Parts: sequence; C-alpha cells; structure tokens
Amino acid sequence: MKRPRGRPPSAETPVSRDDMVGAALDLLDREGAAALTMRALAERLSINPMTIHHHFGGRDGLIGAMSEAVYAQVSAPKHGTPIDRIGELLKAYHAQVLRHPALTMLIFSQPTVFPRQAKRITDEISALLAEIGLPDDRTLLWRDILVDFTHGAALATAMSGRNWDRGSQEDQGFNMAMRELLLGLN
Amino acid sequence: MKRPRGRPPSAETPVSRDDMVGAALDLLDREGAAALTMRALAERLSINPMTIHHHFGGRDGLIGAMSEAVYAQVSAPKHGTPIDRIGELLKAYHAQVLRHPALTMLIFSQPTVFPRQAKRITDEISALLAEIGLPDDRTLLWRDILVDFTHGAALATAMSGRNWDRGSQEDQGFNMAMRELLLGLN
DNA sequence: ACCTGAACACCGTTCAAGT
DNA sequence: ACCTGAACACCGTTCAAGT
Repeated sequence: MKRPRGRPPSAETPVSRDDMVGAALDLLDREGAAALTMRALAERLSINPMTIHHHFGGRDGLIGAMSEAVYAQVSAPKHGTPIDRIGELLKAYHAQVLRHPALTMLIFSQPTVFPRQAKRITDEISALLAEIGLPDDRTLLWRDILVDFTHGAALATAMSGRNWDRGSQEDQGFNMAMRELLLGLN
Repeated sequence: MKRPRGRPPSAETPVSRDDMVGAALDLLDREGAAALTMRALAERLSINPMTIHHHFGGRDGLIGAMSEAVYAQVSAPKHGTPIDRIGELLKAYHAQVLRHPALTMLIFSQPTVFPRQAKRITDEISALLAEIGLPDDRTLLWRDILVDFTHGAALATAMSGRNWDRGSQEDQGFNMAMRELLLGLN
C-alpha cells in the first residue's frame, strides 16, 4: 500500500504546481480554512506533504500562490469614464471574493501573505481617482473609503460562510452600495 | 517544582475569570493571534490549560469572552442629532478595534464567536438611521455601507499589525472618511 | 532537481481522577 | 464545584536520505 521512497517512476504523471493550487482552492472553498492543512491536501493528491511544502516554501507560500491565482485576472475595463471603471474594477474584485470567501479571510489574517495583486488593484484605483481630477488629499480619502468598504463587504460575505455565485443577492447589495458611494464623488 | 494535583490550598488566591480574559488580551495584543494558545496563557498564569478550557468551554469561548469585554462599553452618546450619534458610535467602535486589532481578526476568522455586541451595535445604527427618516431600503443600504466600511478600515488596521493609541493618524483618517460618508446621508 | 519518511516541537481537547 | 495530569489525535516544519 505504501508508495516507495524517492522519486516515483515517470510513468506516473507528476502533480503540477497548478494542480496543487487548484486542489487547495477546492478544499478551502468546500470545507473551510481549518480543513486546509498540508497533510489533508497531500492526502487528496496522493503525494507527500513535504512535496507541497517544498514547492511553495510552506503553508504561507501556498496561500500566497492561491491568492495570486484568484486575483490576477481582476482588472478595470479599458474604456469608460474613470468612475465607471472604478466601479467595475471593485465589482470584479468583489466577485472573486464571493467565489472564495474563506481565502479572503486567510489572506487578511496572515499579513505576510497579502498579495501583490491587492496592492496593484489599490494603486489602479488611486490612478483612476486622480484621473477624475480629485485633489491629492481627496484621492487618498476616497481610495480608503472605496477599498475599505469593499473589504468590509468581503468580510461580511466571508463570515456568512457560504459561497455565492455571481449575480446573487449579496452581489446586488454590493453593487447598489457601490453606486451610492460613487455618487459622492460628483 | 511541580504543583500538586487537585485543588490548590485556598491560601493561594485563585485566578479569576477576568484575570484570564485580561491576560489573554494582553498576550494577544503583544504577540499576535498565533501566540494566544491555551497552553501559553496557562503558563503565564501558572495554572493548568484545562482550567481555562473549563471556564470558557474551549478556545472559541475564551475569544468570545474577550470580545464581549472589549466591545461591551461601545455606545452612542445620549444626545445630539442622529447623524452625529451614528458617527460617534462608529468612532467608539473603531477606537476599540485600534486598541485590539488582532482580536478583530480572530473574531472575523471564526464566525461562531462573532459577538452579540456586534449585533447590538449594528441594530443601534439601523435604529438611528430610521430616526433620520430614511426609507427602509435606504436604511439597510446605509447601514451596510457604514458598518462594512468600518469593518474594512478595522481590517486595514489589523493587517498593519501595530497597536495604535487613540488620536493616532489612523484614527484621524477614519474620522475624516466617516464625516465624508455621513455627508451622503443629507 | 524533485520527492519521500521519520522525527520534532507544538496544538486544542477528551478523559479520568483528585480535593 | 473547581482544578489537575496524562493521553489522544492532530498540526507545520526540520532533517536526512533516497533516485
């Protein structure tokens, strides 16, 4: 029953890095943060826990890779008014949070793994706010308002514990609130 | 060196429930969530881990008691316009978050321990919004905006990892943002 | 380079027992 | 009632070793 030591014969297709990230996300979404252990994930992939550890440099590294994968594609549309583009960017961000609420909690509770993608998105919002012609101090103020509100809404979702599909009620509430907030920018 | 089994002679003043909550908060604030283990806390109090466990029904129960203690005193002033009272209530809430950012993260990442105090504060905001004369749908919308923004700002603070005294820059940023948001209610 | 097994230093909690 | 010690079933990670 036990696998032999050392590298397995190459006939067995090896488990890729992406396989690991994908399986980790699936496990996290289905069973929550407590269930995402290196050991459980390894079991599911029929590999050794240390294999995962070596690929990502530990559990934090794995979580970092997961968040990069999830948030990499979040971006603002190329056309439209700056305000519309801000709204769409934050909606896209929030939509990903709705898909993986437990991941959001993990990221927040472990500051060391906070993804570069989050900084990228934040910076993009700052740039768009400046494009409107807002003075510097109000650019900062509104960037914090919009980003913090989005994170707070994410938190509320993550705490509810369920996963949501795009277009759910939760999503609509967020969209309405975001529209209301963006009115304050005019 | 080892303490004897069973109940210690009553000459040694026993460790009270409040002592445990206080020491737990101190440990959490100083060294972070990972350091708040039943065993480390027991060591610090020179008692058995299981003593704490029995008093609170486990680690989650302890965290619940900590959050009740921290948020119990957060309340709105008795006089003033509803909008002012909302602002003060959320500022008081946020001020406690600034004092114990790691506790906030713990609460959020463990939905089962989310404190009754949070519900109490949320309900109070709903009531104050209704007092302004806002229609029901806008009461809900703005309650979410204000509460979620406050939580998001709390998150940003908690992630920064440091503790802040009242009146810090972080606090001022929050106060300015809150004032800006409350303008949207008129 | 890539993968593995055994061991280490933890953890919360169950259980049975003391006073 | 309140407190304790030992044991259980975990955890991430270090280490040394295989191919």
